[in-house]
Amino acid sequence: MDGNSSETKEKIFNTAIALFHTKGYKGTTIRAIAASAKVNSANISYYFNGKQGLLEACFIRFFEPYIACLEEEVQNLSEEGLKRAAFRILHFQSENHLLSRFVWREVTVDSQIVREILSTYFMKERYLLKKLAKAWCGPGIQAGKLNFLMIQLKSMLSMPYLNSQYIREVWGMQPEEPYFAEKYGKSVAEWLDSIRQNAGAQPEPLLLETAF
Amino acid sequence: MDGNSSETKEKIFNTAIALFHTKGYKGTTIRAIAASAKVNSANISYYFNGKQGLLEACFIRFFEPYIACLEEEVQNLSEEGLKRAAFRILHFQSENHLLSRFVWREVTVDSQIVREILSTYFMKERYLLKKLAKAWCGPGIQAGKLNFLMIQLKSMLSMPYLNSQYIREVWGMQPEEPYFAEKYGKSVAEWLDSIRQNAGAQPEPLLLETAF
Amino acid sequence: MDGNSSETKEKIFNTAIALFHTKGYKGTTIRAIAASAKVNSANISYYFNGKQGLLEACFIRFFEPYIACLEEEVQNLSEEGLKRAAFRILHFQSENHLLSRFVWREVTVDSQIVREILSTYFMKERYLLKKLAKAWCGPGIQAGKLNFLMIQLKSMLSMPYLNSQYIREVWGMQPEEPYFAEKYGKSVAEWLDSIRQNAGAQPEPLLLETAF
Amino acid sequence: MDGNSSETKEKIFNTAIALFHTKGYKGTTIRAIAASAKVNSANISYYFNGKQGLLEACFIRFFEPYIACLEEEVQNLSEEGLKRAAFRILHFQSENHLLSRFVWREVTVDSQIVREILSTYFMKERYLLKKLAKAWCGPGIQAGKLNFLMIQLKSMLSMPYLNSQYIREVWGMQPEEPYFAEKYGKSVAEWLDSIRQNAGAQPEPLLLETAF
DNA sequence: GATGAATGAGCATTCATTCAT
DNA sequence: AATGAATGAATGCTCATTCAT
Repeated sequence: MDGNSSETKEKIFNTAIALFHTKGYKGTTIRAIAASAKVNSANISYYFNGKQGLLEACFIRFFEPYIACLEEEVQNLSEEGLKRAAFRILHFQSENHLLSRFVWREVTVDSQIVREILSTYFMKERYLLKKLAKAWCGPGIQAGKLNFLMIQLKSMLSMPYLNSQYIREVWGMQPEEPYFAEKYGKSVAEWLDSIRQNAGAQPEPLLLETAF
Repeated sequence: MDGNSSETKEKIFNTAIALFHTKGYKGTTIRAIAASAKVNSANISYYFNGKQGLLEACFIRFFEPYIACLEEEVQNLSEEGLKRAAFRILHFQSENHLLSRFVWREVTVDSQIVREILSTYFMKERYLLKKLAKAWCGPGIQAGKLNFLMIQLKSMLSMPYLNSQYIREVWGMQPEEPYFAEKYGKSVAEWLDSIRQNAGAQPEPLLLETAF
Repeated sequence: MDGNSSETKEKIFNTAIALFHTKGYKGTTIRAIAASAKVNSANISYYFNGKQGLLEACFIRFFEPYIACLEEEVQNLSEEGLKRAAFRILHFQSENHLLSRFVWREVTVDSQIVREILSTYFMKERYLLKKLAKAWCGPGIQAGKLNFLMIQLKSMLSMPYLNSQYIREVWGMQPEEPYFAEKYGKSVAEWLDSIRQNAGAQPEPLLLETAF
Repeated sequence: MDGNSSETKEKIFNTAIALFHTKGYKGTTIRAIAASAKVNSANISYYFNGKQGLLEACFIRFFEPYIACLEEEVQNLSEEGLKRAAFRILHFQSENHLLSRFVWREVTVDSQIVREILSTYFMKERYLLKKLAKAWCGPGIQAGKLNFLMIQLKSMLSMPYLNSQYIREVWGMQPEEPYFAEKYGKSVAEWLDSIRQNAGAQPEPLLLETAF
């Protein structure tokens, strides 16, 4: 369409996400992507600078909007920013559920490239999330409590894609359905509310005690 | 030890689990395992009938005791059998956390071999779990409620290894620490108790609503 | 300049010579030339009909003037023609030292194209050189002696570019410096003189005797 | 034969030298070597750690004995050491004329690997040659004169392989014939003698004076 | 039981070239 | 005249596996 992307490039990219999701990065060959996208395999190197470049593009495609969800809420900082950011991330992931699932799974594999790309994004994420969390809980929040909130929230946001089968079977819905983000988001929002209420109380380290 | 296992075989197997866990199955080469275990790479084919055989051995090493935990409780069936099986599985996984994490992750990747091996175990698991769950809830339990219980329980048991970073950061403990199984098991047990109490009530489809 | 050459063509050609000289023909890619010349790589096929065509163009650019040096002296044949031709060739090579060095080196590599292109030029060269040599030595010269002279002369003319490091270190001058051709040419001329003097004597196997 | 070399390895190596000599390093493919040596192409990576490793092996096979010729004469240092070293180098090159020709030609191409490997050998060569040259000329020799002698000698030793066609046509003999080294060596020796005679005189820029 | 040599299939990638614009 | 997209052949290489010893 525009100058920087072509139909071929888009076809490659979408096919790659689907195959990476199904077979994993290492289990997917350049040729399989090319065949499935019905393009010449040399185009992958042409457009993405190799298979690794394609992986990087996937990570960028995921983390750039992901970070943007946080960034925009930080720029117009308000008390409700954290809640809104969570909703936006859930919607974004739901709309890109294959990519989300692939990225969150691949992150658990130890490899040079994954570590390199992610470190930057994780630093940004931590910084932005902290700002939003502070605005949500008020300035008097304890440091430990804040950390706990951030980690929990982060876990809740990625969980539907790491344990998608879980969501599928237990909730009886798919993470890619449009109203999933709404429904799941509501649960997250309620949890956030409950956090703020007893913001002064003793932090509970046992998440799952009341969890299930 | 006995006739069919040797020191070399054991070295290969343990090294393989560690590397599979870190680099993934596809990301680990036969030669890397051989080098790390300081054995000749031909031994892997000799002892395990190829790389795929090594993967199968991993699955067997995991699912055989896993199923046994359920089977033994089914054989001496009692009301508390489900609870005890859950505890045993958690302990087993904690003692084999690298293997557990690797297996639960690799299960999400679509491949011929994984599907073939797993189908048998999953059928067995479903059958045994159902027996135990029925004994726990009583014979009057609704079919839908039973399914829901089973799926939730299964999720809770694998979760620490799929989201190990989550457990690590939120609970402040490692899934491989010996008392992790105890502590986490207690949470699971409490949840099981709560299930039985309102066994007649309307089943809640929204797990996470009260979850967090 | 004229209809069949453009600025782009010239840029490509000069860049190609420089890269061929440094990296060799096989070691230089079409894209490297295009990038270095800041033109689109398709232009190379457009103007030179492919990489091989570019190589042919290099050979032509070298051998056409090279042969012309001999041809013109043959057309106005005189006793001193050989000497003058040698001088002209040395000057031409000095002015195109990158091209000369590249061509003389590439000639030692066995490949279809090189053989095809060169055979024609080498036949012409042999014919013209013989005429000039005969005029220089007189008609009574022995056939063997004549051959010997021709081969020696040819070697002397290409040597500064095959062993350019030699010339650089031993003579303390670069073959591309403008007065190199003068100086080196004088040595060659002296050697030619000595040849003629004892044209009847036993051929001397010591080629470079007075050359330096 | 011995532990470190196998028949296959030797076949690959000899074939590689022949093909590198004919087609050049870049112009020779791994597959061409394998086919010509009638071995599987994977063996090349197995034995030589890739094509570049094969090139390195060629350089090592050439420069190791080459340096040894100098080293041994330096260890039992005598006045005649330089002369004897020159003879040994000429014999070694004559016996390995394909390798010699290939190495001396490839040295003129600019590439990372060539530069890396050679720098070490060239440093050694310079150091050893200097010792031998000093012993030949006596301690009173001027520094400039010494340098000049070294460079000239080095040039004379490699020349038959850089301009092999020259030797072939002018001398009427092949550099690989067994008596070539003898004959050419005698010329070099005579030149060395003449150098010593007028060791105090003005250095002559005319290298090959008595060489042929 | 254990090893090193050897293999063939398959991998990502590079490259010169073509073609529509 | 000039370009960017696209291609297919070929390249160096990796890998799991086999086999004789």
